Amino acid sequence: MGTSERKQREREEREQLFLDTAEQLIAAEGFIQLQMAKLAKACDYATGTLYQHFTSKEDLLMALMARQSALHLELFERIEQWQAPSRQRIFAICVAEQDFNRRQANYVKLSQYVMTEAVWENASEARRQQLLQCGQPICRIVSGIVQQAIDEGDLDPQGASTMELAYGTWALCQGSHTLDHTQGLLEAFSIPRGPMTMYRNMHRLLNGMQWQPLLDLSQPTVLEQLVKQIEQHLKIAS
Amino acid sequence: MGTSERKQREREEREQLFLDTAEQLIAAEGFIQLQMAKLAKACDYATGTLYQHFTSKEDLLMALMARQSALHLELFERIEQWQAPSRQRIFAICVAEQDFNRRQANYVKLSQYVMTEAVWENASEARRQQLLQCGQPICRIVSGIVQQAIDEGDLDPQGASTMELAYGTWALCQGSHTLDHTQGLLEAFSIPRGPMTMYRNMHRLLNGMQWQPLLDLSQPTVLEQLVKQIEQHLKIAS
DNA sequence: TCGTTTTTTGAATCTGGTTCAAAATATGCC
DNA sequence: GGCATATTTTGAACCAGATTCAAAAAACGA
Repeated sequence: MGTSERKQREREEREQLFLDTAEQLIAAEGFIQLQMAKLAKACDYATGTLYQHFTSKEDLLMALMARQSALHLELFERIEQWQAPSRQRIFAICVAEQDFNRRQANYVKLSQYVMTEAVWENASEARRQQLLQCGQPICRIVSGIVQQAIDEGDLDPQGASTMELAYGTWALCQGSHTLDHTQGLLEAFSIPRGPMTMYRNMHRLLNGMQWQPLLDLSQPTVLEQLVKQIEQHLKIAS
Repeated sequence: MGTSERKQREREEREQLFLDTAEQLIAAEGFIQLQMAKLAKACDYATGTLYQHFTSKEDLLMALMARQSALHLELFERIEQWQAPSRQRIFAICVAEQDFNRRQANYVKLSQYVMTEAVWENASEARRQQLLQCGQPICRIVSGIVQQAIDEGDLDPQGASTMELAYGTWALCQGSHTLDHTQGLLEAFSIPRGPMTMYRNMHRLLNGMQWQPLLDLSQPTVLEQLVKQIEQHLKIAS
């Protein structure tokens, strides 16, 4: 019946209100400061109502993550559509990642936190599934690019599965973000901050996979050009 | 005077008692369950006494991490002494890492948690410094190996700094652990669990750096032999 | 031995997440 | 509309557990 449809929609709207507001509060004072009661009040609802949407604070944080990753996905989908040599496309993923993380620094911190056992275990099973689901399309796109490379003869898997190669690039991205994000780490070891370090290492990895065309890192401008080109395509104002 | 020396030593012993007991409790029921009052009681001290050693629960967790990384370091130091081609040595770091993490699964989870902003910010400044200090020697060893490779002509940095190359391997290790450790992720994307995926990607990265001698991944046995050899050297009963 | 300083104690405090009985609202029926 | 029933919302009470701090105990020094 029509009534219950409207109710459903209203419920959905309220959930978005909660999430929007939570995002604002987090942006303003960090996610550690987020308080359930404060959030509810800021939305003009009682605390209990908040708990009809989220089984716990952790569950809320995970919901926030899941929503954010939709944005994340959007970026990836743009790359999926892009007609370009496979090696440019896989690298575009890294550039997009990097840019996304730079803009959404809070998101990185949040995802780091959410993936923690302490948090993960405290969210509802449904939410965990939802979050894993969010990863699926991203995974599909990345391994799609790897597959394209193999099909077009740019990449000889040498017995490795598509996923294994995708995993490599993913791990390098992931690890770089973690290191970049660890308080004081780069400074302590005097590694220059910025994406280029990661970009170069990514190309070393891709070169090591024999992913054609190989990129010559001894010519810094080649990489710089490539990055510029990709940023342009992604319409990133770096 | 002599008295205060003894006092100092007793204080130190008590701190170790707290840490040892905390480790046991964590091993038994996970670090989420760790409660300050429970821990104090288990050591036959009052809660307040615990707080004379650690400014907060987070501070305690970080102290635990710092102590663990001494073990971690030990492993690395063994590799530092090892007379072998640079490429074997850098790879040995990964194998050691991997093995260490397999054995000390709790430690990985803990370090993931501790590096989180929410936790990091809640520990004392001194503790944070201490933890960063722990990273120093590891960093020194890794970049030492990179340097050796360059000096011996196994590796042409092509303008990259020693640290940049070390960062690459580190990030790949780090990222692999994070992915491996994320609940349900490997399963969701049907990537086989186990260290070999990471090992192969590490060699792709090293090959991409043109780190000699290159390793031929199309011959699975070559890598297997190498791993076996290194495990033997590290006296790891895999 | 006694006054002073340091250390230890653990009950009280405080914070903030979570619950749930009561109140409010919506729904369906005549 | 008016009424009985079901659903939703409310927010004060509850609770867990980290942290504090005034009082008690112990150590020290003369």
